[in-house]
Amino acid sequence: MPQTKTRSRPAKCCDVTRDIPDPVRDELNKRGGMDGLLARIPDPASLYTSSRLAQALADPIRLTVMYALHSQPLCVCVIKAVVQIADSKLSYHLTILKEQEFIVGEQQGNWIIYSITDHGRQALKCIEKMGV
Amino acid sequence: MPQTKTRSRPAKCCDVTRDIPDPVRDELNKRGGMDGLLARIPDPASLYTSSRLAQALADPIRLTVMYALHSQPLCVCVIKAVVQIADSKLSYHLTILKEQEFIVGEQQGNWIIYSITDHGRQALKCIEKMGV
DNA sequence: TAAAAGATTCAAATTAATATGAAATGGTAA
DNA sequence: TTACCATTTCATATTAATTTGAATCTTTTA
Repeated sequence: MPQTKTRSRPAKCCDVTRDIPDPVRDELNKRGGMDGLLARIPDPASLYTSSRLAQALADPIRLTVMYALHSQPLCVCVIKAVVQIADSKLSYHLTILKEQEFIVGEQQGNWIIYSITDHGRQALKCIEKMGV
Repeated sequence: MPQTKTRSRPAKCCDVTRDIPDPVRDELNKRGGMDGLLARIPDPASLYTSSRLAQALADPIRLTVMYALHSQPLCVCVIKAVVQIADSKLSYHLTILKEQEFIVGEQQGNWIIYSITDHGRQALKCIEKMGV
């Protein structure tokens, strides 16, 4: 739809079909317009899922735990000696890592021994690649 | 240091040199004990840095923006049409992505055109790998 | 140079994440 | 079965992240 030259006042930007910088509009049109753009964005559900994965990694204590378990499986008591925080606090963080299946815990007699999962290792690799 | 057989009462677990499950302690000793374990964990500063990278990705709106810019550079007005939120809210999220250098913005006349960085592309690749 | 559009900044309000300590659970062994 | 240890759960307090709306800033154009 061609743009009229005479318009009483400029259309608001969010209108999107006009009043956006030429290079942006041109490229957008080449690639299927807004519809094409939207189609290339994952659906809200998987974006949410991804955001939760990232959130679980977004804490230094949890990353410490991940690295410790990357070294070897450990009981909570040793993890606690590493991170030096209260039991309940550690348990909270372990739960978050468990929820995203970065780690798993297995009861062994009096202890629970946590291990990193393949998924967890991959997450750590990601973090490393992104790191400085 | 060998463990005495006769002790009045069990030592607390966090003592770490004893009262931890045998397989854990054995593996720990093989790999340099607590010192070895701690040495394999990145320093607090880089863990903090990593946690901030993850935090920046830990939001569906920000991931949406990342994917949109992965498709092509866009002015704020088009990004806004994609995510459908208030200007100031979008600006807040753009700032967070900028801070982690996942995106950059360049003023072009009346508009600011944002692009994803190589670092940003890598972050998205990571997220995808971790996804279901 | 004044108005208008695009975008950001700021302070305050809201919501979500984390921390804390007491109580509960599950396993083990006396 | 009783006591004990390792760990988790729960309710609550605290802190951090996000949202909101008004004000500001920048660039362009009339």
